[in-house]
Amino acid sequence: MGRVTPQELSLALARILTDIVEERRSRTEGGATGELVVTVQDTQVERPKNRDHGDWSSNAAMKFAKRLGVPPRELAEQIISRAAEIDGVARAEIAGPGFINLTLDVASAGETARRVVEQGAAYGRGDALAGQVINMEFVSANPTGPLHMGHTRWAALGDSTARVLRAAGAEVTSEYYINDAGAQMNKFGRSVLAAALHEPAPEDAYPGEYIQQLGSRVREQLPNLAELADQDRDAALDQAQELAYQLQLAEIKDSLERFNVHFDVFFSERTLHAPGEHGEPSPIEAAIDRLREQGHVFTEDDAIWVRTTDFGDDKDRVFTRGNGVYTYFAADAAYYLSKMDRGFGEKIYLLGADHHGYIGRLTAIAGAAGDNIETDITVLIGQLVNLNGARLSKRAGNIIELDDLLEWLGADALRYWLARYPADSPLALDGEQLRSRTNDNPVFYVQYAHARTCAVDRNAATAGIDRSTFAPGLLEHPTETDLLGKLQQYPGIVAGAAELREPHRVTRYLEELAASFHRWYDNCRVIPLGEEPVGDLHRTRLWLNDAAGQVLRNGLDLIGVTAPERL
RNA sequence: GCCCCCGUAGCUCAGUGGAUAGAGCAUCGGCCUUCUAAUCCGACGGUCGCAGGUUCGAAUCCUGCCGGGGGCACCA
Repeated sequence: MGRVTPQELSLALARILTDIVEERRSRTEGGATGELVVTVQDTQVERPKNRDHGDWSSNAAMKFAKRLGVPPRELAEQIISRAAEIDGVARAEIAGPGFINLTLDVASAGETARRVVEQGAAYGRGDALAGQVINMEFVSANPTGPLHMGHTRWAALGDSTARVLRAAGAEVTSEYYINDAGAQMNKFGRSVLAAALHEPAPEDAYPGEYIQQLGSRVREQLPNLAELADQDRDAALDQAQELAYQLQLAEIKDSLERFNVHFDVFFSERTLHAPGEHGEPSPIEAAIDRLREQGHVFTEDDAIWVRTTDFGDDKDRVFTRGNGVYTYFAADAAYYLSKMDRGFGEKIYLLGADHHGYIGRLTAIAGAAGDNIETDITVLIGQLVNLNGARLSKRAGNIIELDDLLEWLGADALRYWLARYPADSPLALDGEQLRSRTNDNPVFYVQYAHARTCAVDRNAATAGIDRSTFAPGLLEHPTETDLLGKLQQYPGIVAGAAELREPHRVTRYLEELAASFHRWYDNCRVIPLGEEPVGDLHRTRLWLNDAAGQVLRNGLDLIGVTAPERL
């Protein structure tokens, strides 16, 4: 019996097409087909929208017709005569301008249910990105205040993307860059110190009540602060600033934890400025030296420059200001080199649209450092989020805090909604919709489908239905064929989402899967009615129910959303 | 002025060059003594911003224009 997945169908079609190409080549002695190579990519099958077009469909004949010099329908004819022989394929037909439509035999399709159950949490995981060592940097918000709405989209998207990449076999380190050096930190320190000492806020102080709260905590934990400030203002500032920073960073980590967002590494900018233990140059100095050796650094107007224009940037950038202080960009460059030195191939940056001016210079640093700017660096730019109907936070100075959003909407609804759209698509949060427990709210729709699979499982146990038999040939109801097809698609969805760095594909898929499940549930009973005896069909359907629940769970996990057993 | 993103149903948005462009919401209408009706079924709804081009085939790729958003620091 065939266990036919879309991947296996693509492979089989690729073999058939290769044979046809070979045969033509030997007949025409090379010629036009000389360079022609068929890959699995060329023979991808897709799930047709229209059921009359079979279970799986390929446009390979149309793609290759011109290159082979054969009319598309004629080539399709040659392909289907052999495709009908693929184990598990019941019918192969030509349609329209040259589509190849394949219909699986019922039992082969039904085998999917058992395969999913057997593979469990591993179903859908693959090796499309095996061997890739990826650094994924996102959020990286200044530790001078709470996370707010501007950070939430990148937190959700970045974490989900990392999970999807891992599911496709990549080795991913997710990383948060802490801007804990520089003027913003000093401003933050002065703001908190003033609050702690009950002094009026400095003119350029950070707004928001959280500064006052930090000030109170600093005052409690540093009882001698006022005394110290009288004797040595700078020392007091240092202590207050450092403590406030640690408190704030801990708060940020807590918020991320509640949002189910995990970072492998929190990377401190300070470590880039610090010289070595025995007076070695700091990583920034070392980085500038390395780039100078590569011939990309020059001095002009008392400043050190890097010639990013050699790598497509629209202007050269400075590493030091006139006063000798390193720019933020110098640290960025050193940070990039650190990522290289730590063995990462592709470095992914997830930035807001307000940072799109950074693409040119980041890419240029990659090039200057000797990386391949096509493959070793990816800068994903996301559009900002609008919010309807939220209250602004007084605590954080009229911005909306992540913690408030979590309390208001819950982590699941927020994560799901933010992961549901491509990064470059504008997105609005609608509080009313996200709080609703109906079809308007896609996360509930999907979670409900999962809870239903659990309810069926519980009821089946009560009714004495076990998994002692599995008869896939019985899964022939149209809603069963449809649901099985959805389950077969899942590994391809994960691989595609990973390759394109688009986790929203998973959420869209989950909604389709949930819809297929709900329709099946409505049409096909697992638990017999009345006095009807339990049969193989009921037991086999229980496997299918399990399989649907498993894939819903696997998919929700990639988005970082829980899969409750009851709602 | 230059650069990036967006423009698809009344609304919010999917759509990796393929078949009659989809989903949810909204509106209207159906199905509950049966595994959870938080589900399901049906109807209504389109100049895919506009105009050219490439292609057997374009919402998708290219060019120009229109409209909306963002960015163009020896700031962090």
